[in-house]
Amino acid sequence: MERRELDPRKEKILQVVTDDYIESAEPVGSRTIARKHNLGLSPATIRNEMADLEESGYLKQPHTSAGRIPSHRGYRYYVNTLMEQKQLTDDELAFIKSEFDSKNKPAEFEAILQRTAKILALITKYPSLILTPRPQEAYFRHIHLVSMDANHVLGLVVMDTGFVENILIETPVAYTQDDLNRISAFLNSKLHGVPLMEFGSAIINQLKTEVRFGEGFDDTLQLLLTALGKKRQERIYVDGTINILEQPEFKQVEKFKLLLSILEEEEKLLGLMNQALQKRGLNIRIGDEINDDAVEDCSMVTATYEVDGRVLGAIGVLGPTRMDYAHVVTVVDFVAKCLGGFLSEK
Amino acid sequence: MERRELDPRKEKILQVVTDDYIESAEPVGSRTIARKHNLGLSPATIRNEMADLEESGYLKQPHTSAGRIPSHRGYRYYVNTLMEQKQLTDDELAFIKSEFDSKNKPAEFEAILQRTAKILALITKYPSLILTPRPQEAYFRHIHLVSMDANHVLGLVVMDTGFVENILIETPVAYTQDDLNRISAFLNSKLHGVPLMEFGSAIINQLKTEVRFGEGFDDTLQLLLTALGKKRQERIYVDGTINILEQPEFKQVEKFKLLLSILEEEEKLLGLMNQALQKRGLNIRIGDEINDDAVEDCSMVTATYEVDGRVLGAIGVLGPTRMDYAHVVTVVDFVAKCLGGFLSEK
DNA sequence: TGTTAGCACTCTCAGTTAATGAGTGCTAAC
DNA sequence: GTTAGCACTCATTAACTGAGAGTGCTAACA
Repeated sequence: MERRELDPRKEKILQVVTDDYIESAEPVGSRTIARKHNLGLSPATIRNEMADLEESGYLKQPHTSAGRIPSHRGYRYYVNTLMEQKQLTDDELAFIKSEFDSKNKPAEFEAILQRTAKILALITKYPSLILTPRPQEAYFRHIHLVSMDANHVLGLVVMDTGFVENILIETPVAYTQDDLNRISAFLNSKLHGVPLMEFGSAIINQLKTEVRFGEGFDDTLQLLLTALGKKRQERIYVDGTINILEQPEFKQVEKFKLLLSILEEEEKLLGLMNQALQKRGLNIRIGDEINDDAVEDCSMVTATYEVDGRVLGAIGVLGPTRMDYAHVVTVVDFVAKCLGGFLSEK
Repeated sequence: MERRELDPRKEKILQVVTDDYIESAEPVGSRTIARKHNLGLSPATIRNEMADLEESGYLKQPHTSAGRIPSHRGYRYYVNTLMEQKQLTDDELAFIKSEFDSKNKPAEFEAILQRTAKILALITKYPSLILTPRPQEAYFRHIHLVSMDANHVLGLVVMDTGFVENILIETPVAYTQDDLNRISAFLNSKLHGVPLMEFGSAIINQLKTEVRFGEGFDDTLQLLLTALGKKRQERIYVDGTINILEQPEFKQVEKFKLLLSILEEEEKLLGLMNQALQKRGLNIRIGDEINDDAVEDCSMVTATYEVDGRVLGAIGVLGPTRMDYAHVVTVVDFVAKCLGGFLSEK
């Protein structure tokens, strides 16, 4: 979108400043640029250009007599236009591939996601977040009711995504396992392929009219389906929190504390990651573009993961705005694809 | 055990030093003691006593010309003999009770434990740890096998603790749901009340000889039971990690990083909490008494939680050795009892 | 007109110094 | 056995310093 806003020389300087700052975490000055990169320009010229870039909002100065650092706008331009594609190293590639090798396949969804979080954190060196599939968007495939004791029934619901959900309910009346088998069979025939999102009173009322399994059945049905419909089993896996301590911007305890408190609050993280679902594929949010006041001077790189073309959840990393976007983008993108592929095999 | 090792005056001074240091995190000097507490002694006398206490290893000095702080031995003596029982405040009591009120009973085990972690962290202001019941020590109650597709079977295992375990296995042959029902019935009749710990080749071989459900059954059985037996579903819930930032001893980033890295590593935490199971009830470990080199200058206060007199798991907090033992002990003890009581109701 | 050299100025950072204050150990007197 | 007094130690803090990096501006240059 913001293409060719700047002339090539300004672009080059913005790029160099951003690259350098991402690497060093120090404001970069005109002299450094002139020395390190062979632009054929004197520091004075670079200074002039940088002054222009600052005026138009791409760079800023932490204080007079310090070098320049990119503003959010600068990062945005960098990410959109200037950033050079980075390849994964052979080691990284090999590592990721081996972790997603289908032969060591722990069939459990949770374990896979947790491991994905670890991989992502390990390679990017930033805290990583994995959003589980939203149960509301899954389709009902199968239910199995098991009698636990006089008035407890365990419902085992299998979604088309392979996710399995346990629901324990206290029934108003006692059921035999035979009763439950009949009820299960009934529900299976009626609900197959219904999105969990639609589990509400409408569907319950409809079912009620169709058949009755004796006294108290209505209530049981209600309990079961509302429990299932409401079940917020959407979760976030976090790993590599500790990585942010490596980032100089979090050396001040206060900054760090703020971020840690966010990373500990699942509610908040769900909000952050759900934003990632709004757009399919890769998503970069810089600074305020993350819609959350609590997260200051941070960026998120996320990507959705899909099975059979259907978006299930998202993975991503959270880091300072001074993030190694080129690297992170490549990694997040690739890992998301690997995860999707891995899940598809099931 | 270490009763009456010290004469009353020394005891009093050790107590005052410990109390003060726990409160202030500053080494406490003779003058402060003379001023704050009315011992009827001059600073000089107190100094002499403190010198004695240091010589016998109950106190130590961070450096010459600083006040004294308790050594591990000092803390131990304090905890065993000197510490005054602290009551929960009305607020705390009300809060805990309301959280464990059986009327808002989320039937799910995980949710309960996670909330317990939150409660504990909130009240103690230290990171809290909850160890889930060890599946190996549970008794098998019930299994339910569900056919997912041609060669995937979902096993639903219910333990006597109420814990439910999902196992997804890939079977070598295809089973109909009828097959699976027969197998389930067989297993249920044979395995009821068997501790999970005993699920090994012995039991499998025995079962194999008793009945055959066609080709490939042996392998299926093997897969199923080893998966169940091995399943390390023992987990740790952590909450309130951020609280350690309030402790001055973790102001140095390095110290903090070390502890955070431990709190992020579930493997390590399992080790720490499993130690707590070795002794029923309350357990205080100070410094090296925690059998782990990685945890430096920390203490743990843990308590097991029980249902029907059977130890299931443990809860606890991890903090600096300068921990408010009196308070923490009361809270941990009470919360563990509440948790046990709450679980018993199920 | 764009580029560059030069210069005065600003600001941070690391190191030094000195003052402060809390606390100790020791000795001698009570 | 207790205490007052005193010299000494050590950590912490504030103030000051110089070095270094960087800037903006001006004037000269191609």
